[in-house]
Amino acid sequence: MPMNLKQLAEHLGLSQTTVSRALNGYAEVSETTRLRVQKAAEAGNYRPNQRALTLAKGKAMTIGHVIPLGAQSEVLNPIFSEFIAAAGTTYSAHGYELMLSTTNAGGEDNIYRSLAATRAVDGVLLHSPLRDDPRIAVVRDLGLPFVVHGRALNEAEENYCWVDMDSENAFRLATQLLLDLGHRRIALLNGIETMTYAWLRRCGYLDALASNDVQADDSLMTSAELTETYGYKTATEMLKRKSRPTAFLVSSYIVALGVRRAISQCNLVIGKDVSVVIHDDELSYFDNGSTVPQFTSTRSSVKDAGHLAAEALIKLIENPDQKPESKLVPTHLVIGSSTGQCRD
Amino acid sequence: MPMNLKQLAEHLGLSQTTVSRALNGYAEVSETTRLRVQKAAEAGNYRPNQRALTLAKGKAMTIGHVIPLGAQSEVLNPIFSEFIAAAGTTYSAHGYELMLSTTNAGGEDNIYRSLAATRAVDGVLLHSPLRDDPRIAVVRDLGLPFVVHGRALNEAEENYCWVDMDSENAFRLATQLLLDLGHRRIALLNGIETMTYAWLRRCGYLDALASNDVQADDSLMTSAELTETYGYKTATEMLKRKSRPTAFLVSSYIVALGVRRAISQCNLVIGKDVSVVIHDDELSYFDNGSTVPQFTSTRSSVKDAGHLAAEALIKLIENPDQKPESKLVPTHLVIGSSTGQCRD
DNA sequence: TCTGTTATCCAAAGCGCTTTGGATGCTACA
DNA sequence: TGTAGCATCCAAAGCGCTTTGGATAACAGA
Repeated sequence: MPMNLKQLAEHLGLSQTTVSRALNGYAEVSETTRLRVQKAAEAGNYRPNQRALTLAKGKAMTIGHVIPLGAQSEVLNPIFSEFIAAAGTTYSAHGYELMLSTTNAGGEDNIYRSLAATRAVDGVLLHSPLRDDPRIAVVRDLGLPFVVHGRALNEAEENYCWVDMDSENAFRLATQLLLDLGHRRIALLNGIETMTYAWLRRCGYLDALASNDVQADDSLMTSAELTETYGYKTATEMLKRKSRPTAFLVSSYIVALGVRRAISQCNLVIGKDVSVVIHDDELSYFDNGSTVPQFTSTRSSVKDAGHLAAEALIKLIENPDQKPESKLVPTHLVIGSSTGQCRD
Repeated sequence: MPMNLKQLAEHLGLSQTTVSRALNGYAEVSETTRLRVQKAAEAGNYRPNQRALTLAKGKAMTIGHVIPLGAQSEVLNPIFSEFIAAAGTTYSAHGYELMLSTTNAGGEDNIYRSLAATRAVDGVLLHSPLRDDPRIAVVRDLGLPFVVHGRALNEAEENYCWVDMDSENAFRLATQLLLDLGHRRIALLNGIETMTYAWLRRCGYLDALASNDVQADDSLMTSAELTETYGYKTATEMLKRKSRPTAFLVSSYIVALGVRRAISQCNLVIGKDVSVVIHDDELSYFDNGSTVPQFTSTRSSVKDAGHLAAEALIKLIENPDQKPESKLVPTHLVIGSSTGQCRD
């Protein structure tokens, strides 16, 4: 039962107009009145009703995130929470709220349609784009401002706003590093390659191999959901081969933990007998170490991406006809203790 | 530019009242009219404006989740995303939206106050309660319906609504299992013990030791943020001792990965030389294996908790004077390959 | 023929805010 | 004295919906 504008106005013996203007910093109010109003508002703990305010202003002051469950993958992307936390912080700094929707496989279109029709949000942020992603066309047709975290390859990059890390170059550099250390049989443990980021990583990997005249070996490239078990099983199998890989390029920290388990179970030493390079999203609960990283890695902060994407979306919302300000976040290679000269 | 009720009504040559009633299933409308209205609504892709609707109804149809960042801990709790995804699914099944707010250390009170004053939400869900948690008193005083995921020990359990797993019994059983296997030096790698769940786990552990006349050893009990590094460092140090622990009771899967690294680095075999029991939140991206679990564990599904908590909160919102329907979710012990008879 | 029901529909108020388009009183200037 | 200009304030409309309290017509019963 917080008080409303009408009550506050009556209490002050003023009109709603004047009270509203006083609180919103308009000039048509004398400074003495403004002060009196502000005092009373504070004392009465008055805050404008969100829904009335947004109705009157015609803006929801809310941004939507839709997470598909059990769709492409049963696994809830572990970077969601970190990304969303960062984006959310930026939203509230600008007065926006964050609305989270979940949906089943394929239900995304309906959610976006519903968000647009009910005017529940001013814009949306798209997660985990596929190489061939239908969502972008959907939200564009709905006239809903949007930013993509990542890229889709079925749309021209300049035609929509995205924030992505440079996956391709990251894995090109990582592969080059391993090649420079003398490695030739380099395994790639990738994410699911219908997703753009995984596809681009593979491209970077293949590109580096090609530039160095190293033949790519299909039996060294796998792709699956990023779990510890995936890393363990895959690495175990590969290490049993006659000509086993001397290095692993791994798409996430958690998968690398499985790879490391496999390596030590084979009585091999990581960083000596076998090298490992990972991609490190710098998730707060996956601590790769800061001074001496466990794993040599290509680093890119998901948190930073979250902030950037949120900023971009807000700009787009508040300035609809501006050009999309996409951002390719650079990734940098950080040398840890998991890589070394090839001993083969 | 979706159409609104007025336009739809004009288009149909009906009043807004009739159209509204037709769409909302009231009896005062002839079936023929209702059908005509529904057809037109569908064709025109009409959906009531969320903000106008909630303003008129006096209900936000929204539930708030507040996640504190960099407060007690820098680490974003990895179970958030899974819990929120589950809760969100339940919300939308009941027509509610999920609003996510982030805040800095200590800013939570203000967020709750603001949510209540602006009538932005109909209720809130509290995460990660501390043993001595001030938030419950805050939201109760605000008159905001709420459910806690977990419990606080400074409030009588029957005085508020919570959904929690039985941490104490889980760790009591796990400890008993290890004791039954002959282990006496059982290390506890716990979470931060200002949080209730961690505290209760410790209680269960101590209780089992006491019941079996085993002296608790302070040097075997640690508590920290749940990272792989924490597990590795702690276990490494403990395994170097003259009388090293023969078993580890570990609060999370990710920490256990670090423990396992330490064990294998000492050339010990997990499940033979050293036993490990973990708590398994059944997070989708931490795959402990279903047929043959890697780790013996106390299991409790965070997803289930999310659904239950959401159901409870909605009931509370829609039926304000009902008694809180708290739920203690049982945890069960699942034997994996990480435990065995003590060999000392 | 008149009244009471029932089935349909509608005008208008209300939700709590912003914003448009004045109204009022005072000072200043000719 | 008359009027232009300025500083303050307010009544009322509007945002898009629900809901209250009738209105109207058709029909049946007396």
